[in-house]
Amino acid sequence: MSNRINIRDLAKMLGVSVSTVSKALNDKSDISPSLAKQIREKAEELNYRPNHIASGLRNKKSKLIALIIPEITMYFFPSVIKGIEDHIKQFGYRLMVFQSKNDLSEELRNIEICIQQNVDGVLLSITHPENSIPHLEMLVENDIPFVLFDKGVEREGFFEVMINDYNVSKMAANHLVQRGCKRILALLGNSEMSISRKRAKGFSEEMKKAGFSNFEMCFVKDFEDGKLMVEEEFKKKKFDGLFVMSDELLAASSKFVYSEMKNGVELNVVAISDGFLPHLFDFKVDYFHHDGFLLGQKSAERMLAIMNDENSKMLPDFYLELEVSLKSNNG
Amino acid sequence: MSNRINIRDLAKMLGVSVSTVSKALNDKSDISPSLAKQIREKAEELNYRPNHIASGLRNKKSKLIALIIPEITMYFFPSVIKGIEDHIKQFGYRLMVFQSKNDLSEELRNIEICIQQNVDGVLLSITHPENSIPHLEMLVENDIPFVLFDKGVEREGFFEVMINDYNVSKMAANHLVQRGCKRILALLGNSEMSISRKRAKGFSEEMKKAGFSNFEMCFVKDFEDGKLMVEEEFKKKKFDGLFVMSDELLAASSKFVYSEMKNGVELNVVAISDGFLPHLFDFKVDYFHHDGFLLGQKSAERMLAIMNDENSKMLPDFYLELEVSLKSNNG
DNA sequence: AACGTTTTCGAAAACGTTTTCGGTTGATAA
DNA sequence: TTATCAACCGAAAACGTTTTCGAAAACGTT
Repeated sequence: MSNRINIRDLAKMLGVSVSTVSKALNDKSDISPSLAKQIREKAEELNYRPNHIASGLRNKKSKLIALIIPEITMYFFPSVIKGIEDHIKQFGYRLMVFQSKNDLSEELRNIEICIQQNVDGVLLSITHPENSIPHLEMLVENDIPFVLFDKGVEREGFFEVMINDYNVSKMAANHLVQRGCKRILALLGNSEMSISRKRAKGFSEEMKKAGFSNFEMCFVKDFEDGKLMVEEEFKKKKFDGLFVMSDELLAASSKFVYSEMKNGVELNVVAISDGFLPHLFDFKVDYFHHDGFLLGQKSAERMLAIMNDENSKMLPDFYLELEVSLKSNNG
Repeated sequence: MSNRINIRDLAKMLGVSVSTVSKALNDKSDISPSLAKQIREKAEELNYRPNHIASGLRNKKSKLIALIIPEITMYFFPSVIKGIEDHIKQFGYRLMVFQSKNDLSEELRNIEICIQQNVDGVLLSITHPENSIPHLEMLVENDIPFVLFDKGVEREGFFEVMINDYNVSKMAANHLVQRGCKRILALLGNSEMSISRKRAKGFSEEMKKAGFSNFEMCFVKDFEDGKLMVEEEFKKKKFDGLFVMSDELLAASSKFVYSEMKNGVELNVVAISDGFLPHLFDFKVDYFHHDGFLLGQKSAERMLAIMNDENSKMLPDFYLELEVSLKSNNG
């Protein structure tokens, strides 16, 4: 089977030329309304489906958007992807997903695939900002627009969509101080990631500004490391305030928080979170809502804007800052 | 910029024909080793990257695999996607992701996009088995191989990869009985989904077989509905055993389980789970490990096997059953 | 030297579109 | 009647590959 019908078949059947069919199907003004109607009806009747690969080759547009992320974890990325796919679909774009596993060569490979695949744009979340610059320059050399989301780079001229890591961490620090905590632990992600450093910076600077010195900052490599470190830190000192910079770290510390609670410890927990995980826990979590869906949607929106503005330098700004608000699981 | 070099440019520079370059780059035996080497070196030097769209048009292979799922939730799907992407990447395939939002017309639309995009294969998880059959037949008409994963259809001749829902539910039922439960509640997903019905069937049949009649089965529409229903059911009767058929329902019932525990209630919880969520909870959860990563990987593996076997009817079987094992979070 | 065989290469068609450009038609105005 | 001008349609090139087929060259055998 698979008698996939093409534009030439249609033309032959209707006794017109392929160009006429093409124009009719694409609503070009060139074709008389009555003939155009005939052609469209025949196409509908025979279940004609245009071949995206062929049209992509012809007009150098693939209608593909690539998403490159370190890893598809259960934290955060599901809602980001949902936001992206939701948005771009409206405009006829499709989504390709790549994981680079915190591996630079894998990241490079993914970008090369994107180039070969002629994607129209790339949405990127990278973990090694400095080392990734060459990869990004490959994209600009190939005229492929991209936006960095969630995690940025310290460099002008790249489009970025993210929260203000620095400010949000300050707010978190301030929040714990306001709640009367005396001994505070901040749990931060891998110190090689600039996002961790930015959040650490905001946190510690706010602490100093508040004249608060009784706090520790702890960078952890991953989930498992986080689990261990919380416990170790608490062995050294009994904290009454905990800041975790992500859902993953919130999850990592949860087991320990439960055990502390059983020992009657009062612990103030504040997180930066997508907003769902906190509701699974049986202890109170205040969190700054870092909305993954919104992030995905806004990043996609920005992406399409860049792609459509021939001269994207005309766009309002390179950096789009997402708002965050303080919420609570009311645990 | 964007002086993307193509095979014709290479040919011109080297003073050979495009066919020669093409063959050299694809290791055809047609070209003398020395010339082939020259060509490859020049290609490398000038950073030549083959255009996938063009080659896709020529040989009618897109090297794209599509994944169509109801919705990218934090439960289960992240690990499934990871498993798929991990596997297909090794063989040069790329992944496109579509959500159909439990909407049949959206599902149809996604399938049409796949056809237009000439994807080489489709991985599908569908919620409305009966109503989806026409969509699936569209795929067979267009000669696009597909495999159904996680959720199947009651029909012969489609490739499926999943766990044995019926048996696993029986095991879950048996488990609760063995643990000495006297009043058992089973929380099941949307009753329109055949997966819910299959799991319900296994559960209730095993109950009857064990001569156990003091149990309720409760189908819930979604997460929020699940939260409400658990509470309502417990108002009617004090259960001491709870079966939840998915991570989502486990999450939905968690809040209530905590509150029961505080009232001193002893509750045996058994779930079908991807294996991570249980470890976030502070109560004991036994679970039958439904490994999402493995599911994704095996589905992808099967997909590639079908695509490569010209005559896929030669494959060992249509139905691939994944093993599950009983584990516990040791809460 | 003549012939057969193998190796190596290139011309051209093909994949299914879109778009440019020119030609034909019919109507309108002079 | 003729010139003008839209409106409408088609031929052909182009996008960047791969593959088929035939030609030419190189080699070996008598």
